Amino acid sequence: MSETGQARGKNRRASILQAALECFTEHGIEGTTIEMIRDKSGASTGSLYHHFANKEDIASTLFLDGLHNYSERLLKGLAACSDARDGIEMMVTSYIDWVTENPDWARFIFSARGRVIRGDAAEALKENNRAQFTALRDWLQPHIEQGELQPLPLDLYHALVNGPIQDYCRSWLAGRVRHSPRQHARTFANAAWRSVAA
Amino acid sequence: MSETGQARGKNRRASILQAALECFTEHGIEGTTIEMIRDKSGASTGSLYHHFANKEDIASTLFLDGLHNYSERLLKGLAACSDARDGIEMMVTSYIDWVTENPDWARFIFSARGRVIRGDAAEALKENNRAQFTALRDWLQPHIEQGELQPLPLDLYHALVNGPIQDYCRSWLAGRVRHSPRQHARTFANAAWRSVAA
DNA sequence: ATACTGAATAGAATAAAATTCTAGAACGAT
DNA sequence: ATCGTTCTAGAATTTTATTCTATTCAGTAT
Repeated sequence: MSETGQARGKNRRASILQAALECFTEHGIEGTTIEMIRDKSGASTGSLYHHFANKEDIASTLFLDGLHNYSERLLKGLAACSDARDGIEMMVTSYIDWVTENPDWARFIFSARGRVIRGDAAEALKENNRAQFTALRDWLQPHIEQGELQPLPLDLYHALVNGPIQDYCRSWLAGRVRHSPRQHARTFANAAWRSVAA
Repeated sequence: MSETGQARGKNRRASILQAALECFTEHGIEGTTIEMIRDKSGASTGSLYHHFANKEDIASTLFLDGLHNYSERLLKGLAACSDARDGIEMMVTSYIDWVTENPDWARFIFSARGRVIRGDAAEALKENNRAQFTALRDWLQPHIEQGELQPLPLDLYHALVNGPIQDYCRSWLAGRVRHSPRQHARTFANAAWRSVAA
């Protein structure tokens, strides 16, 4: 997993992010020192601080990149669903897909949100939330008006649809449950639908 | 909110925990320094390190105390419910009650889990999880056999019942949604029941 | 090819924070 | 009153994050 030490420029930056994620996965954010990232990435202290303002900057970059990566998949998938039930179930399955394909990244995102909320990237995070909220609303609205979905406050939709699978994935990533969320995809998709269907 | 500075012994210990929670709430765990806790609690460095091994120890004490406090309420409430639907709904409402009565504590617990999992208190946390899992299983089993609840793997019950309200509370504590979870108690209780009812 | 420019790197120096250590003060039991 | 223990104080040390200065590198115009 370690690095060659001969990266430069863009590569260097990417290798720092990669090394940081590995360190965070292994030791947690708290437990990761700049020195560890420095050594694993093969960068020098100076190079590291040239590419990133500080440790928090590394963490929030990783966090926001992950969020965007997931958002993109979700919104793309959603746009392809005109049927209400398909859309709701797709929210669940695209979540499962992303998490199982990027377990370390997902674990990191779960643990870093609190930090990012306070840090300098807070505004960027809010912006991402706003965008996702808007897209979600635009998709849901017609189905609610059509009477296919319950007329609930929009804030509740995320909780009802994603809450369960999110909780399960969290447990899975922490090693508290054995089975991959994939194995329960149908169960969660059905439950989500039952929770919000009119 | 600050302290007198004349606490001693047990009181000192309690005032350190109290001060730490206030600091964590205001600045996050990361952003809180030992000095801040020292000053707000009125303790000296030595006194602080006499009562706790280190910052992590303070955090995990606060974390486990909170968990026990909540567990106690949940298990007591559950024991009082013989009806399946009452029990499931009680899981949701006792969660809402605890979070709305202890918002700072709850916010802290959300943000600290990742840390505690790695730290020295990891075993104590697992033990708490085991105990809660067992109690939950003992309560659910008869109702499942009775055919009142779906025969799902037990791991899914927590996700399906508590996932949504947990997600909503997280958002509420982070200031992302306006309405108190209390206002949606019925909605969440109903959704929980629909998700697991046979 | 040569010299110039800004990005990138290196590692030492500094600052900030956490933790340890040593000496005493307060307390309770005898 | 004295002894042992718990608790407190604050200075000293260690660890970690960050800044600073000098140097190298890659591309580009001459």
